[in-house]
Amino acid sequence: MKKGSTEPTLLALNIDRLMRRIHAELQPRAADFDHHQVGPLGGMLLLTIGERGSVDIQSVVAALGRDKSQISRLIQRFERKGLLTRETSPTDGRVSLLSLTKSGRDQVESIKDVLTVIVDGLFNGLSRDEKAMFAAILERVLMEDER
Amino acid sequence: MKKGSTEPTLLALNIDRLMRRIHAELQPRAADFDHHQVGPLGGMLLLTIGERGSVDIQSVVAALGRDKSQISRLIQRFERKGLLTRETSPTDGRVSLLSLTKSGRDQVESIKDVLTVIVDGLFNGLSRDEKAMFAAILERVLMEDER
DNA sequence: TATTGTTATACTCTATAACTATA
DNA sequence: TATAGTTATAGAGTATAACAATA
Repeated sequence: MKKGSTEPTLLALNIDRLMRRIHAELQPRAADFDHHQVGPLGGMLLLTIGERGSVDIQSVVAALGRDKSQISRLIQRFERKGLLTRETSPTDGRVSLLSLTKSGRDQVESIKDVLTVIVDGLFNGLSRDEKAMFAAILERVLMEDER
Repeated sequence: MKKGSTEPTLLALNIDRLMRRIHAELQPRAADFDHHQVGPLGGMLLLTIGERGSVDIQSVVAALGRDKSQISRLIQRFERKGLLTRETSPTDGRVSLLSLTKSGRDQVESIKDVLTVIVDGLFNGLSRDEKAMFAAILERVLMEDER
């Protein structure tokens, strides 16, 4: 396989470009699946909560890499929209635990369906092994950086 | 090597997370290198112009995957700041050709220095081959999608 | 004292559409 | 008629700091 340039600046630009490709394909289809006007970040927030069942806000904030104030406001908006509920943790009164409602889970499913088509399309030219390798390296970089 | 999950939704979330890690490390150091207050997108714009020498706006817009109106305004701001110049193409009066000034090139160098440290740090745990493979797959995905 | 989450604020980024000018 | 780039505008995303409540 031809080797790619590991020049760090180009690598950073290319990671951004890939993310933008995904957004650029999601955007025009928003009317079809974004029934609650959650937006791109909101979608990722719901996806992240859905992945984990019942989570505290701090974990979601860490997973998304955004500021807690930003996530806090999104959560309030989504609570008002009936996409999620929260309850105070029984063991720590400072902590709110989030769960998706039926409506929230439905929204997550619509997003996943569209995202699957888009991502599969983008990675179409890769073999199964190459996809697995790319995904594995990505996971390792993220995990190692967490420590 | 352990295989990564190729579940498309997780892949998309992870690509976003990686981009956010880079931004999160750049942000607090902005005062040290962002002397002209160009911001993250502005930095990528300058990097993209620097990569190519003399470019028309449309190429830059395509490379960054943003809307042309957004890039148009940034370019005007940077022209006023003396970071770049533009001249009308001799062969097509509609086209503006962009070039960095000395000040713009210096700004690009500062950004590259910081970005190199951050990206190298993130990919630290990978072997040279793994880095090259990751970069190559990324380039292929972006290229194949262009057609 | 430290941590969880909220509020306020200022700024940057994004999408859309309507526009001017050149081709 | 089509393309390159601009302007206007509304909305979404971001960082920071100061804050209240709980630990």
